[in-house]
Amino acid sequence: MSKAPPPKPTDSELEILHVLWQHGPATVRAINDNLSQRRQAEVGYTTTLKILQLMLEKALVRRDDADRSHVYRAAVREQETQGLLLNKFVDATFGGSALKLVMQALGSRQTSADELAQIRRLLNDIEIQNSTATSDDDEHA
Amino acid sequence: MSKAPPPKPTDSELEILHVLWQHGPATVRAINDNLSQRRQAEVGYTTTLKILQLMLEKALVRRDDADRSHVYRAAVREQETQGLLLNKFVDATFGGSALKLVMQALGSRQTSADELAQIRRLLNDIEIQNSTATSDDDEHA
DNA sequence: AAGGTTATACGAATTATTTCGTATAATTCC
DNA sequence: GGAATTATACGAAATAATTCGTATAACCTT
Repeated sequence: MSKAPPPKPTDSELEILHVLWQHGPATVRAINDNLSQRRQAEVGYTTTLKILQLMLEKALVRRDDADRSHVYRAAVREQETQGLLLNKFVDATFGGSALKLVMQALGSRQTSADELAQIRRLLNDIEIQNSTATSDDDEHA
Repeated sequence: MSKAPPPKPTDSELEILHVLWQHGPATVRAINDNLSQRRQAEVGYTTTLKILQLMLEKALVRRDDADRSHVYRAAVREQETQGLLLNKFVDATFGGSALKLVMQALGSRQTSADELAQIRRLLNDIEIQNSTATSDDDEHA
């Protein structure tokens, strides 16, 4: 038996993770203040606390309870979490086709020339990787 | 007051919409069979029925109840619904940045050369549209 | 026409998420 | 030291989503 991977965060949990990813470890108070700012309405302090406690059980965050005010920090990485959520979303919404997703994302949203250029660069990188990988299947460490 | 737009479908509702988009109007029985196939376990008939009834209230589907076996059909378009879901997802997960989403989608998933080529074509199309649009802001009907 | 089959409607249990109130303990400030 | 403040823990309500059982009506088969 290995440790179960952390589950998919809910919307509220994801919002809190954004705060932690952006600001680093923080107290409930700090997180709650931050949350209240970026929302329309105030968030109850105990609401934030409760969600953090649930996130702790789910191993989405860790906490340092040495001091009276506990300090929480993200226990999952931003990229990995986004990747996990993206996979589920692509499966559920686009039948698993990342292509359809990208087409929809680029097609229906406004995309700046700068962003387009960045994507183009990424495409180049990927194709280079692909060509070097296919000519020699076996990559050492 | 105008008619409220249909709300964001839930996961189960989206699954049913996929069936309807793919196969066209169908009875509860047909939808349920289809659903049961693509899942691990069987789905209870009344479960599917119940969800369809809720979807009807939410105006996600319409139904023809002329015959004893009612026939349901999607009341929302595939592209629009995917776009709606995508917007929410991008906001919640990537802070509104479609670029980050695309980078993540292309970076972390396996993407075939064929798909990459299609995306490249799409980028070209978009840039052409952008250049013709920016030179003359005002587009007649 | 009677009995089996198939349909819809509806109520209700289950689970998850979000929210907050209240109790209680620790800390800080005169 | 005692009062006010600030912290955590915990219970529980409200809402939503999913699931299915049961009642009842319509239909078909013989």
